[in-house]
Amino acid sequence: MTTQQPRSHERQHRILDSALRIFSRRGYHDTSVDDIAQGSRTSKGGVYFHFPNKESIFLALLDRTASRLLDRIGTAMAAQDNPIGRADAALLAVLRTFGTHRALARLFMLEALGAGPEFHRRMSEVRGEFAGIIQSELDDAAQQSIIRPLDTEIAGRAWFGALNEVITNWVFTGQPERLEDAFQALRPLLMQSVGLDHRRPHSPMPQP
Amino acid sequence: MTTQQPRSHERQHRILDSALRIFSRRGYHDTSVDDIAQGSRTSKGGVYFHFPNKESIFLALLDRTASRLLDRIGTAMAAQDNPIGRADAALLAVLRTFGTHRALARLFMLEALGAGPEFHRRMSEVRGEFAGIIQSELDDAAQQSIIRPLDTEIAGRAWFGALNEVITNWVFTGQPERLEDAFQALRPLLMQSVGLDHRRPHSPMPQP
Amino acid sequence: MTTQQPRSHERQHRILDSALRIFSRRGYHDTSVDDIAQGSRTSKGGVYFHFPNKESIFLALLDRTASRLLDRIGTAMAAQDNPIGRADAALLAVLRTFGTHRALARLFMLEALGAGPEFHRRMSEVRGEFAGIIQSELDDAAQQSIIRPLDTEIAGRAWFGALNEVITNWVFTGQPERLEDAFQALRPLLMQSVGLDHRRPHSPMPQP
Amino acid sequence: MTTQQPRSHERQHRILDSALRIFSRRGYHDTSVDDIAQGSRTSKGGVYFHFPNKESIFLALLDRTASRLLDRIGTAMAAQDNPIGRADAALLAVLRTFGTHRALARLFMLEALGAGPEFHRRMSEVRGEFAGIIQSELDDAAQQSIIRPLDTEIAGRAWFGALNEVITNWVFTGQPERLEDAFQALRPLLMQSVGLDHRRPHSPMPQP
DNA sequence: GATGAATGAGACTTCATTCAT
DNA sequence: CATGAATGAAGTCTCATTCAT
Repeated sequence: MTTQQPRSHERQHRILDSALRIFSRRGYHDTSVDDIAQGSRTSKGGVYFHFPNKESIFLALLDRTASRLLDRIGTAMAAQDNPIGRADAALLAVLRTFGTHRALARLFMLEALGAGPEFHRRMSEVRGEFAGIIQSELDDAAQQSIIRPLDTEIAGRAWFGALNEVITNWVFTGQPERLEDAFQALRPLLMQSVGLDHRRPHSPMPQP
Repeated sequence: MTTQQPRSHERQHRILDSALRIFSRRGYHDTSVDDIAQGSRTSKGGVYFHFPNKESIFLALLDRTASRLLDRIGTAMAAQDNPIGRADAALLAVLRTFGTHRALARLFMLEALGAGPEFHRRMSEVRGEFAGIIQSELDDAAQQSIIRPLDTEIAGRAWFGALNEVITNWVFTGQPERLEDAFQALRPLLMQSVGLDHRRPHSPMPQP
Repeated sequence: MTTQQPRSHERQHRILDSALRIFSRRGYHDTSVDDIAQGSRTSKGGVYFHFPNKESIFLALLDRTASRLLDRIGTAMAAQDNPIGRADAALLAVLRTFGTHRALARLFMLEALGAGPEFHRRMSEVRGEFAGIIQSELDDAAQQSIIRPLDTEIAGRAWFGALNEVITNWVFTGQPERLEDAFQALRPLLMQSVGLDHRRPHSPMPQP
Repeated sequence: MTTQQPRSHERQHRILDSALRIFSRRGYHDTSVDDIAQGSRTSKGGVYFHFPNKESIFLALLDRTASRLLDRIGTAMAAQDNPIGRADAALLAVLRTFGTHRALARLFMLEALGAGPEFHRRMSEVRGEFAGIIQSELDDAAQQSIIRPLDTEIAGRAWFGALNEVITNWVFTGQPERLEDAFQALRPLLMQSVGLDHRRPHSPMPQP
């Protein structure tokens, strides 16, 4: 009894790991359930025992990744004591996570959009959630008069979009070598965009 | 012979129009060649007479759209006499074009990614091209001392990314009603991000 | 144009013929669409071009058979000038048709019931139709005072059921050698059941 | 050990009851072993401990039902002192049994045929057995000169067929409300079919 | 040139059966 | 004895592509 739970979970994890690997390499449609099964040392039926269909595997993967990412972001933000520092930390957390997990980045940035209309709603939510985190911190910053009032919704989306593009480009081209390096150039732009002088630390830089 | 060229072209256009309509509505994989044929009052065989395969239809669509977009951008930029004005005009041209052709936006922002890895390379190029336009203007602006020196490659990508996200969100949610309205909020952010005071016209900074 | 219609129809017929052969031999569920395709010198896709799914093939077969049978019954009945003669002729027509087409009999008597709940409704209709024909003639006979009044609905079903069982048994066992022979024994029973003296021809025996 | 026998039997019964319920509702092929297992508060493995395979469950059900039915028929017949009365009692017993167990009727009349060719042999036997019972009584009746000599095999089948059709129709349509009511109309037909006046009790005919 | 019937590889999914725990 | 995870064969159906007419 106690041994079967871990067993079952382990198999599920193996399937998801295999799915991540293959989905991110070949895309949603060019990946067959058979491929996933073989990649997780299971049979097709085994996969279908744990997941009702192919779509649910992809969604599970998306959810798993999103929640892990949100966890990391949360942790990174918790170590900061001001809104700008927190927004800053969030960006860096995303960059670092994807920077060390390119397959994850590929899944999120490319394949999740391409997986077809049924995934669009979900991805729209996810994107909104991330943009919302930044928006929320910018709202706080404005309220505390750290920055001037502005349309924080657009700002949140713009920040997220800028980050997104940098990551996507890295996924495509592999440039820059270390994704995190892009932060050095991107950070001042974002700070200035909301009227902050990036040379004077309004917030301590997050220590790596 | 001379009469058939236009005929043939007209047929091609009908096919591409039909393809755009259906691809953007249902995505690449959920669109069958039969659907496209029926939508263009032709037969499957007719489609295959004009295009060697399904993939090439999608690529032709992408190319046609990209070049039209670049044309508009070029025209809009030509009317400006300074780099920042040109970059500005480019952004607005993109927003306006997609704002009046949501299907096109959807195709570019979402479905082009979903069409599979073989399209990723092409999309990477397209994205780079757009980001490159902005980068180029920012380079000019820096050279003319309108803005302080900065990493214009990242800046170009960041601007493009911000724009991209705003458009994508509009495709997903339909917000804001008029896509162009987003520009009012986005523009100051982008300007400030490169150190420009968005309230004053963009002329060379007074040298200290 | 004129040649394609026959072509298409011919292929459809080949598919139905193949389907009849295999369905009646192996039953609905043990017959795969691939089997039918091979049996009609076509490909699986070819079958699916003409029929939307497996079920529709079976239904088409049922309909084709039912209407042919009804045609023969109609013709046989038309040659008679009194209700009992017509009922008589109907029974014989059924017996003769199935007697020379055992596969058809098998399909109707066994497989159509076994093909699953979705076919039950249809078969219920078909059975009702046949029983109804007899009922209708018995009604006429009663009205013309050829027979005494009785519950013709039950009588119709009883006649049909008796016939049905004789045929089904023949399908199972091959007894009697010539199915039509069973009519010699069955006929007096049915006639007497509605109060007719079978030895005095109330109606001319249908001539073969 | 001695306690497990009843246990084991109880489990078997639960499985068969569950199987009857689901088979009769959804048909043989649309019922999965998992369904049966869940319906009998067991696991799939539990079912396979008691039955070697799905087919055997169905056969066991058929056998159980057939023998119960034959028991009832036997009991009903034993209370009669003449062949016609016995045949009469047999018919009524069948009608009553199925009339109060529609699931059983459905299983026997419809699903048993749909279970595939392998069940046809068995069903052929069962049908023959029932028809044989009637035939046997008719033989006796003829021997005792209660009825005139006739082809009792066909007569047996005809009676069985008529009964069968009435039941099947009831299974399909639910008409008549009380299956037993059909007997009032059917009985005279069957009696007259073998030359009996259904209004007078069945005693040996006066010899001329 | 156009048509649409035909092909056939391959996708997803189901489920009877087995077997380690 | 019971459980339920795992297997894998088989089935239905789709669709890009070809080609005879």
